[in-house]
Amino acid sequence: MPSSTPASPPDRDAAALPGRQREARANDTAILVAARAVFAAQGHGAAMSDVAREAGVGVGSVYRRYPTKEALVEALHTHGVQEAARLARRVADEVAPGAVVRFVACQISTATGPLLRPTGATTPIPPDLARASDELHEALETLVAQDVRAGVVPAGLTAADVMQLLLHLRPTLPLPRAQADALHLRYLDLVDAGMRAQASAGVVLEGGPAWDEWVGTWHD
Amino acid sequence: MPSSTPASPPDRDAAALPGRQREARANDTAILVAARAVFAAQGHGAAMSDVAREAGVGVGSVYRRYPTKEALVEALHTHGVQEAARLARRVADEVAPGAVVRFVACQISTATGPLLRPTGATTPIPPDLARASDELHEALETLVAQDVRAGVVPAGLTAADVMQLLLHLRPTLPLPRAQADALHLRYLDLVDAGMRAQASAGVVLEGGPAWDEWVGTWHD
DNA sequence: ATCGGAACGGAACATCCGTTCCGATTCACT
DNA sequence: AGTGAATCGGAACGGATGTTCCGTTCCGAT
Repeated sequence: MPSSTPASPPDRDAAALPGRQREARANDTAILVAARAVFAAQGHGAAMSDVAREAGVGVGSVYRRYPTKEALVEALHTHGVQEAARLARRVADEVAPGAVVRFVACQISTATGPLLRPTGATTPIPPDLARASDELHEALETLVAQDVRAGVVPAGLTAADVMQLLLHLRPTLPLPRAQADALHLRYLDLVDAGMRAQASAGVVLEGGPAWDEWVGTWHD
Repeated sequence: MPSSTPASPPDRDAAALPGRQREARANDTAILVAARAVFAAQGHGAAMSDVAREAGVGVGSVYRRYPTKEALVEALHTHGVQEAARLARRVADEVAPGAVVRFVACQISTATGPLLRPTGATTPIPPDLARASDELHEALETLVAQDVRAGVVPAGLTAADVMQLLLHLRPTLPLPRAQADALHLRYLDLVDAGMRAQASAGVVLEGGPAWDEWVGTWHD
């Protein structure tokens, strides 16, 4: 019995686990991957049975991991925010002008479908998500501060503005991926030009959205 | 009997119609208005019974006008495109620099909720919509041409780009209307600055989206 | 005043989907 | 091998929602 490790959340690497639990763990990630794909393709309205089929398991197995559909969506959401936070941190570490735009561009070409939470999800924000959100927030602040100093984005730009940008540049059209990406990059160029213009004109933005508005209020 | 006028689509003004049909017509617009309000508030997932209740009629009456929910949504969509076309035409007639941004700004503060078609609506595009779309297209081209001449938007900008802009500036957050509008205007400023910068830098955009991509491919 | 039919409202129906439940299956341990 | 517990898959349940159907209401013509 694994009473030696008191880690209540079973530790990361599932490589070596008592036989049966490995399968469970494998199923777990399979479900996550499948859910991401299905929800990306069909939106959050997709049926749980579709997710189960895509993952090659029964619906029962899905519900064993995630007590409800909303929980599954939320897990996906948290995961997405964590990834975004990692990316932001990495870009911030490069310390080069244009970090904001670079982050957004990367995020666009990376993020698979909607990592957002459906409206009306009034569930209290789970700790994991809150933590990931904080990390993302901090990393974005760094990013923005760097670019403000570099003079490529106007002062007063907030981390929430960047999220807004990201939301707007999310695939919203049933277009082939490549085409959608091209559109978004074209659009991002525009915004980049705008931010640089405002920055060099000495514009100071005001009344930007607050970060707190963003946590847990996304939808698709 | 009204056999004198062969107009198969009963003419516009419903003011004077044989008694009972007036009520029908009144109900018809009531349904449209109600549907717009309900769908705007709850998204296209709202129940038909809600629309009926909001309109103060029974579900049966809704289904008499619109054989299916999709038909109702489509009617709304067509209506929205028609309004957008009218607005675009009006702005174009003013012939003043900044027409594109002005159009988008107006459209943002005007358009109530989603006037877009749900994904996967594979129904053939109805003639009304096709016509409205053509009118919108033409008006936007005029708008863009004016602004390109005025040097406030870069050459190569297409009518479809403007639609893209519009789509991005659509309310996507469950924020109070005023707040959302403020955000969008802030964002529009950015894009405006970007377009002006690109224009005066002599940038010529390429590979813009084609208009045809846009007709009938919107969703919410 | 009476009649016919157009329009109405809402109960009833069918379907879809989230969720629950349970018998079958599989693995660890003896 | 045999046993038991954990896990699995999917049928069954319940609620919500799109759609149909029909008895009722109301207006205009006779």
